[in-house]
Amino acid sequence: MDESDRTPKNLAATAFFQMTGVGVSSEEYLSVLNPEQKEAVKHSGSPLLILAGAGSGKTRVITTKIAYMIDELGILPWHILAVTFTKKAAAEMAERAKHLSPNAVKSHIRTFHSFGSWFLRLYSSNAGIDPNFTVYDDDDMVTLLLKAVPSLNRQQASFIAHKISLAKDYCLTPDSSELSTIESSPEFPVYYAAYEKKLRQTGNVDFGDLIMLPVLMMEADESVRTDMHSRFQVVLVDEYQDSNVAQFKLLQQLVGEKTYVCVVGDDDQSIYKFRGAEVQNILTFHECFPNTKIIKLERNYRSVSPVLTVANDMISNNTQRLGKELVAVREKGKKPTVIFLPAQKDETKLCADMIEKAHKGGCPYSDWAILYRTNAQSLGFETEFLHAKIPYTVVGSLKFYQREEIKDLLSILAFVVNQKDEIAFRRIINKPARGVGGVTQDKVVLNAPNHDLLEGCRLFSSSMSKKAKTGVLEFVAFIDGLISDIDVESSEPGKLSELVDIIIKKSGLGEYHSNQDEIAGTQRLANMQELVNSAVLYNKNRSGLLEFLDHIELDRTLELQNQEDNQDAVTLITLHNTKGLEFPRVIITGLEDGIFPRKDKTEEELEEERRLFYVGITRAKDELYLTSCGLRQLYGRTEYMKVSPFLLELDPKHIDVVGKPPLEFKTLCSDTQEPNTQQGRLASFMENHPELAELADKWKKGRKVYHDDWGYGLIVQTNLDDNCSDYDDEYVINIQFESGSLKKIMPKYQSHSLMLIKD
DNA sequence: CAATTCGGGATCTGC
DNA sequence: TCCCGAATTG
Repeated sequence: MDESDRTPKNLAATAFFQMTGVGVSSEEYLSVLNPEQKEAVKHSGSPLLILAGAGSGKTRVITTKIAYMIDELGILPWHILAVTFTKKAAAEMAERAKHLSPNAVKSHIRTFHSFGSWFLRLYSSNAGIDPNFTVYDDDDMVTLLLKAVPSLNRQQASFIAHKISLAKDYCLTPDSSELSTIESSPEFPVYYAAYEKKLRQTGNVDFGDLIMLPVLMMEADESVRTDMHSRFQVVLVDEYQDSNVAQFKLLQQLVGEKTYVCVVGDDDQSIYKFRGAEVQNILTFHECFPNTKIIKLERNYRSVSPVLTVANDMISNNTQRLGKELVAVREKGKKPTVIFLPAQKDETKLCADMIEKAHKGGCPYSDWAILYRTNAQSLGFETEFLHAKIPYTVVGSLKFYQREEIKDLLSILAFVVNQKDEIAFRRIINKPARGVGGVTQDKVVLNAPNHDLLEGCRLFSSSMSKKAKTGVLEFVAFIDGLISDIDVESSEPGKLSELVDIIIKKSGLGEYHSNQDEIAGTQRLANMQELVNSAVLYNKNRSGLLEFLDHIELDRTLELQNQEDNQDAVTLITLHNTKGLEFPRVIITGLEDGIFPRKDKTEEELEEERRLFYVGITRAKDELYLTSCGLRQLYGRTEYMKVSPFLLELDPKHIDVVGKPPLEFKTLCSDTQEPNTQQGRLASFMENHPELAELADKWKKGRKVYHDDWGYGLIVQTNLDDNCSDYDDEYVINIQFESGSLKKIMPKYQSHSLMLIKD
C-alpha cells in the first residue's frame, strides 16, 4: 500500500476492517477497475450518467461506488438510496456492496416498488390509504374493474386495466388531459375514475400507485419533499433505460439541490416499452439534469469475442440508439451456432442431447440456460427434460404467488388485515362453497358500513336465505378467530406459519384443493405447505403479517422449495427475465417469424424485439446457440414456420450453421459461403473447428479402444459420418464394447478414461 | 345456488 | 390446446 494514500479516513476505514474482520480495502477494490470504471466510481459533484454496455461490469461499478462513498467520502450509509428493478438485482447489489464495505448494509438498496411501499406506509395517513394496505396485482385490477364497471366483459376489462396501469406508469390521473395519449376512447377516463374510486374504498393500492402516489405527494407537499431530501443525500438508479415516466418523476422529486444523483443504464437493452418504460429518460437525462457527466463503459468482460461480434452486428440494425460498440476483452472463442431443425420436438430433443452430452463430459447443468420469447414455450422443454432426467429450474413462469391455491390463502391473510378488501372478500367468502353466491355478496358489499365487509356480513346475515346465513356466519366466525389470533398482545408472538397452517385446515381450502383434482391436488397441497414454510420467518402478529404480505407481493420470484434445492440445474427462462444475468452456455430458441420477433410488431416495436435479442445474445459467456424450427405447435395446430428475420440479419461469416437451412437463409448465404448441408458437413465442420479435426483424426471409425469402466471396444460410428443425424458440433463417437453395450462418447472429455489400442 | 356443458376466443413480455 | 364465461339443468 502506498504510504501517501493513508489519509485519516483511510486509516479509520482500515481500523474498522481490522476490527470487524470483513470487507475489502478501498485500494483493493479500486485496483481491479479499468480507468473508466474507476472514473465512474470516484466521480462526485454533478449528476452522473453511466452508459454501461452489457457485461461491462456495471454492478461492480455501482457496488464499488456505494462502498467508496461510505469509506472514502464519509457519507453515512443510510443517506444512500439505490434503486433497481428486480428484487434479485437488489439482493445481489446489497450482497456485493456489503462484501466491499460492511457498513453498506445500512444503506437503502431497494426495488422501485419496495421503495414506494416503504414510502406509502410512512405517509399512509397523508395519502388517504389504509396503513395496512396490500398490493393488488394485475388480475386483481381486472376483478376490481369488473366490479367498478359491471357493463364490461372480462376481455374489455383486462384491456382497460392494462391501459390504467399504463396511465399510472405515465403518472396520469383520471382527470389528466393527456390521458387520451394512452387511450383515446371517451369512456376511458370514466372507467379509470370508477376504478380509482373503488380501489380507494378498499384501502389498497395497485402496482402503479406504489410509484405514482409518492410522486403526487411529493409534488404537492413540500414538507414531504424536504424530509426525503434530508434522508437521502445520494440517489442511484440501476437499469435506468427501463424506468418509466412515473419513475423519472419520482427521481426528479427525490433529487434536491444538494442530492447527488447517478443513473446507470444501456439504451440498447431497453426492453420494457410495453409496460411504460421510456428510453427517452436515459436519452435526455443530461438535459433534465444540468451539468451531467457521461461515462461510457464499453469493455465487455463477459462474452467471448465471436459472440460479441454477432451481438454488435445485430444491434447495429437499430436506428434509435446513442451509439456504442462493445469491445471484447476475451479474444478467443467459438462462433455462435445457428441450428435449423425440422420441428419443435427436435428442438427440445436437441437441447436435451447437447446438455446431457456436455454433462457426461463434466459440464454442469447449471452452465446452461434455455431462452425463449414466451413462457408457454417452457412446457416442451420441461416435458423433455423430465423425460431425460435433466434437472431444470423454470424462472418466473406461472409464478408461485399467482397460483390459485396460493392466491386463496393470501386473500384470507389480506382480509384479516383489511376487512375493506373487496377482492379478497369475494374470492374467499364462497370457497369452499358455503352457499354464498353473487347476490348475497353484492348485498354485503353495497351496504356495508364504512366498507367494512365483515361488519356487513354480521349486520345483514339475518336477511339472508337460511343456507347463505349459515355460510356467512361460519365465515365471520372463522375470520374473527384469525383476527383475535394475530391481535393477541404477547412478547412472544409465535410464528406466522402456525396461522397459515390453521387457515389451510380450518378454511377448508386444503381439502377443497386436494379434492379438485387427484393429481394436481397433491401439488397444490405442497404449494400451500410451501407458503407455510415461507411464513416461518415472520411473527404471528399484525406487523409480522403485514411484512409477510409485503414481501410476497413485491417479490414475484418466490420459487418452489424443491426447485431451489437443486443447485445444479438448467435454467429455463424468458428473454425478458434474463436481464442482468449471464450463463456460460446459452441457447436462444424459437427463432421463427411470429414467435421471435412476435407477429404484428410495428417498426418501432421491432427495434425493441431486436434489443431483446441483443440482450439474449449478450447473456452468453462462452457458447451461444440459436435454434429455429420448420414446424411448431401453435394454438393447438401444427404450423409451418418461416425463419426469424433476425437470423437473416446475421452475417453468415460470423456464425456456424448446422442442420438444413431454409431457402431464404440459403439464398442469403449463396454469395458468401455455401451453408452446411448434410453432404458438406464433414468438410465444413473441419473448417470451422480445427480442434475437431485433430480429435476426428485420432478417434477414427474402426479403431480399437479401451475404456476404464467398460473395457475393450470398437469405434463403429462417428457423428461426422454423413448418415448420422446428430446436430451436435462436438465430436462424438459410438463404441461397441465387447461387453455388449453400445456407448456414445465424446473423446474430448474422456481423455482420462479412454485410450486407443494399437492394432 | 352449484354443477355441468358447450362454444368461442386467446395466446407476449412483467414490477 | 386450453381456459373462461354463458347457458342450461338439477
